[in-house]
Amino acid sequence: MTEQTPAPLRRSDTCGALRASDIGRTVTLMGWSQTNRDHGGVIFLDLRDRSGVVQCVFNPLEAPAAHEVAQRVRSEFVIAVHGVVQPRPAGTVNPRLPTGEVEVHISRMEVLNAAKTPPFPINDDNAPEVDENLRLRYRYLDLRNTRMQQNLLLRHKAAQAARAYLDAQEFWEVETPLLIKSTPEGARDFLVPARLRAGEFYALPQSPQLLKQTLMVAGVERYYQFARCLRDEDLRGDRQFEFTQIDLEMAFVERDDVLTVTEGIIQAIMRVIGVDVPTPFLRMTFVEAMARFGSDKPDTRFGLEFVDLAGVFAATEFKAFAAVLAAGGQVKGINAKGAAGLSRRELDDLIAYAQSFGAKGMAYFQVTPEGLKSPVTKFLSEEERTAFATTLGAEVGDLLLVIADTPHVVAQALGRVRLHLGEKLGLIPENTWNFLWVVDFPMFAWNEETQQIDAMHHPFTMPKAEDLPLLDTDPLQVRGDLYDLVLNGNELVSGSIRVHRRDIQERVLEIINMPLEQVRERFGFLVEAFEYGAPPHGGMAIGFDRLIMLMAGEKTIRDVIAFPKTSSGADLMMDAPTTVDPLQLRDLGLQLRKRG
RNA sequence: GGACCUGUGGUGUAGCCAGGUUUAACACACCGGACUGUCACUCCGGAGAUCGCGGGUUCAAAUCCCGUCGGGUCCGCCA
Repeated sequence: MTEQTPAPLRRSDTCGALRASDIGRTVTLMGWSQTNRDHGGVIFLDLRDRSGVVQCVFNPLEAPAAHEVAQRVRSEFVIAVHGVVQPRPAGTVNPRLPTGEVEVHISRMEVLNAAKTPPFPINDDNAPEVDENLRLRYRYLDLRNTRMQQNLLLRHKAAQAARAYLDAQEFWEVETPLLIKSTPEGARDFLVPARLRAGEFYALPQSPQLLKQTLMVAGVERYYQFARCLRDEDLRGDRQFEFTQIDLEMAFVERDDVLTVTEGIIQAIMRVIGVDVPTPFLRMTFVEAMARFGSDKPDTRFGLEFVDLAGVFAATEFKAFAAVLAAGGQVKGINAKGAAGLSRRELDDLIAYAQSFGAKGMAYFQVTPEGLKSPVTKFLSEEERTAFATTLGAEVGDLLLVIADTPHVVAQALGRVRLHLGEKLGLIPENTWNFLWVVDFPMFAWNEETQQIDAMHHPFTMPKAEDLPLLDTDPLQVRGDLYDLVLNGNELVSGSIRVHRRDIQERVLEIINMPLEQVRERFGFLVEAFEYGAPPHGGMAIGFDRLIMLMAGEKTIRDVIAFPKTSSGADLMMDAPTTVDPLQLRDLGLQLRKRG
């Protein structure tokens, strides 16, 4: 051959960046062929890379060789093109495309790699939604989709923003091990057999909690980490086995120092999507959140707040209410403004919904021009009806819902009914970012199952100073120096100030009935570390996947994780988990047995 | 562990509840042909599914029943 091989093409530009200002430039682009419109003569090919799409034009008269190649190009072929950016002829500008004012007239083209026909359309806005199994099986194709690429980009930008902020605040990013020690409390651990010590196991961290506290003793003072956390619990739309937290701990601080830093991080991250959230965030105590919304993570984007009706029905003859109040329970209601028109069927569904959360029943009252309409009105006196309607601010057209039960059931059932109605009645505004600190959680909770007191957060939480005397008299009343950050009803952040005083720590462990030996066995290293000069410290962790999910407007964290698992814990692309070679098991000193 | 929903060509659906005129329909994608300005290109033609799997009922099953597997949502669980 005497013919000279032309110099290989080298990428000069990205597709999505080309604008009218580039007209006249000769460019070389590389990417994936998205659509190929062959008009017999001229061929239009939409070329896509991660920056966007640009229209390439192949004219058989201008460049017959390139046109010849373009005829054979199919969806998702990887190609390189070389040509001149030109203005589109009048009337053919595409305003829906950022690059729609220009097109590239191709003089030379190469197929870098052919592709099989994809099992689903990659970037067709008009195509119906693709089955998620299929997307997960071919995740590398799914991730080519603009939406998914935007999610990955957003996640990257958010991580960068957080890191920049934390660096400016003089935090050190420190990595902690993935193979650590198993601790039975909390979530179920993922276990890893220790080959060098048959019969023993490592655990994958549920969070770096103990290690970051140790780093405080080590004098790191300000630590953070994008920490992978692993919990072997059932998955949900917002829960994967493995997830990412922005984990942080600070020495020589009080609660408000941690809250302020957290607000700064969140603010920096939210700016990535152009949202400037005002700080400081609103704060609400746990007690108030439970009283007003029946939840420790209230969605404050809409009303339907709880109203306590104990006073109204203090002397009622209505047995269902009277009995509950006599037993120390609560009667609480919400006013669903303008919802009196719900059908009988809808009301029944609502009651069934409340019952699925433990309520024995739910009374409803439609406010009509003739007064309250309800199956139970007849059990209430005239005065009670008036006081009830007034207390709830009832107006004609409203629907009043009342649950009488234990405080726990009222909160749970009425709280869920509130959320359900908020959605059903369209009360939830879009593009609203209600960040809310919920503070002063109880330190302990009564565990019905074990009939003893448990730590609500973890046993290294500091009780609030003013509640210290209660440790000896009424531990269940003790509030911890605990805080959660809630965004639109989602728990995003959880943290606490930790105990650094030995006397308090011992008392706390005593209350949750954890004998010293057990403490030594499980967290001995931390307890020991604390004996060598632990600074006062506290911290928190941000649920990064959830935050990105909410920022991206996605319904599941699977859509902001590159390679997520299905809700039954399977990786459909890799086909994990699988059985392993018996030799691997033998190395680990493990033997499988039938599940009994 | 429990409840509910779901599975039909490569993809998304219809058909299922009232079993048989269905040779399982439609759209997109795919393959071939035509077409020089489209961008959901258009037009013509073609190929492609024994209906998740197994069993049962019936003269006859995508359709009814039982079991099973995969997927989703929720409850339990997630300090």
